[in-house]
Amino acid sequence: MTSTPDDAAVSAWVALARAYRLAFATFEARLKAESLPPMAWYDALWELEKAGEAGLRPFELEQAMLFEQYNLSRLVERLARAGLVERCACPEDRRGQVLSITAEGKSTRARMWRVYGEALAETIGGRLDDGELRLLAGLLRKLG
Amino acid sequence: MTSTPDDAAVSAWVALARAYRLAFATFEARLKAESLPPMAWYDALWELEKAGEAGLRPFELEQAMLFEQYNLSRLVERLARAGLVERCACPEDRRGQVLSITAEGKSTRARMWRVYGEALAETIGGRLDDGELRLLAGLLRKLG
DNA sequence: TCAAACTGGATGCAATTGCATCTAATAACA
DNA sequence: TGTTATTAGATGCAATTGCATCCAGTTTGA
Repeated sequence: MTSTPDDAAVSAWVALARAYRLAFATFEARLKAESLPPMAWYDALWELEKAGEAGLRPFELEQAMLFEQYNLSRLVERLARAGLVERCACPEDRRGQVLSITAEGKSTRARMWRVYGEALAETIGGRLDDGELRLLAGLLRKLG
Repeated sequence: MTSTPDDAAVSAWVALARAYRLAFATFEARLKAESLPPMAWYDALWELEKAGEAGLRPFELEQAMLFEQYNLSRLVERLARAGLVERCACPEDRRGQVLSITAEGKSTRARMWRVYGEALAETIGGRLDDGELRLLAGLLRKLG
């Protein structure tokens, strides 16, 4: 059973894609089952919550989330319409804005986390031990 | 720096999602740059090519690809319209059909692989050595 | 200091996805 | 055998995404 290094890369990619899609689909399904917003909302809210008072510029959020500009623009609009995020004119650059999470946004994120975090613990934490998880994370970060 | 097992699971998931999205976006971009169809087409064509003469039922392809039924139905329609896949009435079940890849489908898949495979070797194979790739694949398969 | 180039963000339109539901055929079972 | 439940696959409609392009403000540099 001699296999080229390339085979190893392909196998790793296939396993990566499968694991990601499976986990992602699970998380989305659990959130929907609880009538909660989708994962993308969570990611945006979490980045904004981490950013704190200072907030984030849309283009910063875009990079953090690996989102296309136009998709981020629309996501933010939905979040704002839902009252979870506030858009303020940016003092330093009149083209831009500063985004910050509202109190309602924080509470929605917290509610989502109860469901998402539990699913994550099951789907990921439940299948690998602590050492394996660290090893996995380390290897994956080399792909960034 | 004490961190709970949960933190390890979260970090692993974050790294997993990031690595997947980055690689996937790269592959899609490369294919598009060469005016080739998207990744989903590749996956479907490859599954059908592996299945050989016997072909696959749509629901089998659906499971293999982790696709929603309605999305698969439409993907197959596009592939058929593009002449890459053939749909034949299924002899054993008159509700169903059997899908098989055409000669043109095979050649399209091959052309895609030149681009996709190269990007994969760079993005994945180029960043981890053989042992790491095997280790990574093994860990990821435990998440399935 | 003014035009050209660039950056931040929005948007019209086409393609794709998600959801619910539908049709046709098979399986189950009273 | 005559329902009733399931399964395979398609589809109408609404929401989302991708693409191209636009507008407005900023930077560059002749």
